[in-house]
Amino acid sequence: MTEHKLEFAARPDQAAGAEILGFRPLYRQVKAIFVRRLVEGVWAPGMALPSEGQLASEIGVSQGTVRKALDELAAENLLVRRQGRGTFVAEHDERRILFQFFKLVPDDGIPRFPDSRVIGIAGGGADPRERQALELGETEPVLRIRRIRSLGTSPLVLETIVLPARIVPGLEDGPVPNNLYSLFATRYGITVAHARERLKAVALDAEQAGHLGVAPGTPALAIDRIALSLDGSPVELRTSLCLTQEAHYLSDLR
Amino acid sequence: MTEHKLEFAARPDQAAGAEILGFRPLYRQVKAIFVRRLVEGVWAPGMALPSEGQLASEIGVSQGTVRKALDELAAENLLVRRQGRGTFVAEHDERRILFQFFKLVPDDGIPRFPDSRVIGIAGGGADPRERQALELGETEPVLRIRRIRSLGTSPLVLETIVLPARIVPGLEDGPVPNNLYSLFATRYGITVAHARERLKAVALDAEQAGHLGVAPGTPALAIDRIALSLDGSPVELRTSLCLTQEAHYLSDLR
DNA sequence: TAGTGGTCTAGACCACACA
DNA sequence: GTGTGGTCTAGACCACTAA
Repeated sequence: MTEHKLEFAARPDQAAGAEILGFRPLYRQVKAIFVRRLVEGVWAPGMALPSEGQLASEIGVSQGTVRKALDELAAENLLVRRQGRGTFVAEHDERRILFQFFKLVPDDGIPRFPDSRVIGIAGGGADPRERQALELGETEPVLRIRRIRSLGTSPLVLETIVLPARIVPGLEDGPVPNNLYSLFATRYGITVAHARERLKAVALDAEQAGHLGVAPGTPALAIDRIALSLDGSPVELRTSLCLTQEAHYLSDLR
Repeated sequence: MTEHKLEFAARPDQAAGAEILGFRPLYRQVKAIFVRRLVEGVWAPGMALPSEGQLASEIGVSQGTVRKALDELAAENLLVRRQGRGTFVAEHDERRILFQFFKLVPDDGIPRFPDSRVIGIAGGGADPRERQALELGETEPVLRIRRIRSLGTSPLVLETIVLPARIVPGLEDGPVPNNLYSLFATRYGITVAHARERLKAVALDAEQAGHLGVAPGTPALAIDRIALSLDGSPVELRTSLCLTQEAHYLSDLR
């Protein structure tokens, strides 16, 4: 079991050692303990957590404090809570990926998970942009995957995925699954927690257009994604060129 | 003061009348009371709310229940809570708009609020797409505003805004402010609570390209936005054509 | 029926802002 | 100092799930 230490005792009136650090609520410290267990794989995807009461007495805080920590993790999609059943570590199943990470939907409005066909996979050196985005060392190699994704019959997305070779050893030796993030979790113990996407409109060059079966110069949506793991370190740089004649990128502003 | 009625008494063991309705937690009912006050303008933007204790005793629930309702509203950006000061109704000031509703940022990464220049404003009939998106009656008129927005010196966005004429009477008679949502709130009592955007990549036609000072056929990001008010009714249909040579659309996936 | 998360309450104390 | 929101606790009961 992961070792843990609280800056504060369970009861505020027994608090000590707060002079140097800024104030950090107890439930945040408890949350940090839980995050560490997720990072270290002590709690693996799909697993049921101990009940709130068990966690509370184990750590030595009240059930309400544990609850607040678990609620925040559930709000961040790292845990799933189900009344009457328990609290579970979130899985990168298709439904979750579709909802959380796949924003390109057909104009008919029904989200679907796209097929994919790998057209290239190779290791190599990183260019400066990749090195910066993935926080790589000076000569650290990367693995590049190129694939074409389609929602129906015709190609829709030309995808270039760049991964630090260090974190996905042996990936190039086997087939690349459609759902890459699920593989990260099961094979490499890496949880993709969130991602930042930058979108631009571009005109396809001849090579890109050829892969997608359209005329050169066709406008396409260029999506640069940086995916971050649980601990905030970059895991993937993915550039997608999307045809948007029959699909669109959906963004909810709240 | 808004009249309110709770389905359940304050204490669960005094509950009654739950047989027909599904279970609805007390704090959700309290939240609904608060939303009504926001919709009706009893609580206006910038106002300080009564303290948690005052609200609790007024409504007849515990402070914790009031807190949970207020927390949800704060999470939805409808209220702003500040420790030591109080709880306030959110305002559509530039900072909030910039953060919540303006996702186009310069490639240097520093968000700025764009200037805008109106190039056309006129009333008229709605086309079927507008009628459907804005949930308009058969012959209900709309107001169309067209403007050009720029972040630095050169034009960046060509914007077409369609509003139900009914909800913005007299808007065409005065100057159109840069920050439209702030005007909605102050002049018409309408709070834009969230929005849904659909993005596509398109090639600009000659007229569009002319306004933006680029060559026809230049790729641009087309953003269709539907803005929804507090009660979920559509308030605005906005189509933006954005040049993305020196800017990008930022989307955070969590 | 037992066990889980979800709701609600009551009370104490802490961090923060402001006069 | 006074008042506000924020944290933490303890205990009771409710809603849901599964055996």
